[in-house]
Amino acid sequence: MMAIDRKVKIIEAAEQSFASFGYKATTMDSVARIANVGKGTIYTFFKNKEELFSEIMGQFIYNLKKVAMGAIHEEDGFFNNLHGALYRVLEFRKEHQLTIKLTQEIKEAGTVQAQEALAKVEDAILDFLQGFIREAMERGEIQTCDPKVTAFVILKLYIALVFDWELRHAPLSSTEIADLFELYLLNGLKKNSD
Amino acid sequence: MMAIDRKVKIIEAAEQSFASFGYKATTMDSVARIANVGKGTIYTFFKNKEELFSEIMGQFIYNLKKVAMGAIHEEDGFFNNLHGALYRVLEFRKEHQLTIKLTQEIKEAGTVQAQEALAKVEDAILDFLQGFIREAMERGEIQTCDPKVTAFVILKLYIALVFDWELRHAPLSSTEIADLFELYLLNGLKKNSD
DNA sequence: AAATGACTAAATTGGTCAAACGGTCAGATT
DNA sequence: AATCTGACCGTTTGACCAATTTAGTCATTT
Repeated sequence: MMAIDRKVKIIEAAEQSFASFGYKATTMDSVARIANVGKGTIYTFFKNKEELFSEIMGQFIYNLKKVAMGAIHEEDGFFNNLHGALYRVLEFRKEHQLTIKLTQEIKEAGTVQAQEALAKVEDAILDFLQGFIREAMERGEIQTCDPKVTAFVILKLYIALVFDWELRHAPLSSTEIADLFELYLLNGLKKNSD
Repeated sequence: MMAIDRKVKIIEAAEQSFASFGYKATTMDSVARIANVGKGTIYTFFKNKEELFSEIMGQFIYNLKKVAMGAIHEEDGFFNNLHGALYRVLEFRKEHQLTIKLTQEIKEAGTVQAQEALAKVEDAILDFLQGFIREAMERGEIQTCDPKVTAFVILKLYIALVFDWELRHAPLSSTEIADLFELYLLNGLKKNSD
């Protein structure tokens, strides 16, 4: 009873602290203080700081998957679902400080734990995409292709259009991104024989 | 006479040093030593270290453009030329230590001058691509599209397939990259109505 | 039995100072 | 006289160390 309540409090405190200050700047002392528990209590639930962080990242990835799943509607086609799911996933990452802070920390301090954590997030997204592409292929909605490479290419292209483009130009709206995505990846640049 | 010879020697020494050690670790003393001139002599040709670096990068970009131009053959179509030119450009970057060392330096030390230099290289490539795309569009070889965004997308996709993919998977061969590029960007994933 | 916080070894920080740096210029070299 | 040079100058850098902070433990309290 009390034990579970404490664990939840610790997780909530860690979540808040990692999202606000990143991995390195989050201290076990401060997590204990925010959670209103003794520091030793944290170590009854988590082996060490890395495992506590791992728990928070695991929850984040779980929620990310839920968001992606929630954006998919059977009645919509491959492309609309793909765009919808990807856009929500990237929006979710934007809305929640956690990954933004970790990206910042990697740039500023090169924290290895933050790098590994974001790599896992990317892997989860790639994994989700891969399954989605395989299904579409089996339903005959898209051409035969290697789902792994395709997932990789789609994600890279999406990140390029959403984040990288923004670095040096005016941001593209959701509709613009969808249109560009449709043009480049779905229809292709080739002039249709007409 | 002698003056020009000295300038050439300085440029050669700087080229070698920037490519071997990066921007920060290249000292004006060592450039003078390698070039066999007094340090003061460098400052009769270049205002400061940044301008010397700028000269080297300018030459590099000039050679990059020449390589790209040389890969284009009127008789080939848009796609073959695009792939050929891009592949040679990226190969050229791989062969010459300069940009590799600068990329490394950005990651390890975050040197601003190296960042700006590589941004200029990317801009030069984008500029070249943009013109190439505009021509193909005017000849009716590809669909109407914004050449700027298209150049950006093509470069990002290429870098993703050539470099990023290699970070976590077995490298793709030139033919594989060409095939993937053709599939994703030229034909699109959409199943052709047949 | 569960929770705690004082404790310890290890890591990180901030301050210091000698060494190294970019850039100059009076004098040497041609 | 024109060109080239390296000793020199003020500034920046990074190795070093003491002081602080941190992750993780465990004897004690609740």
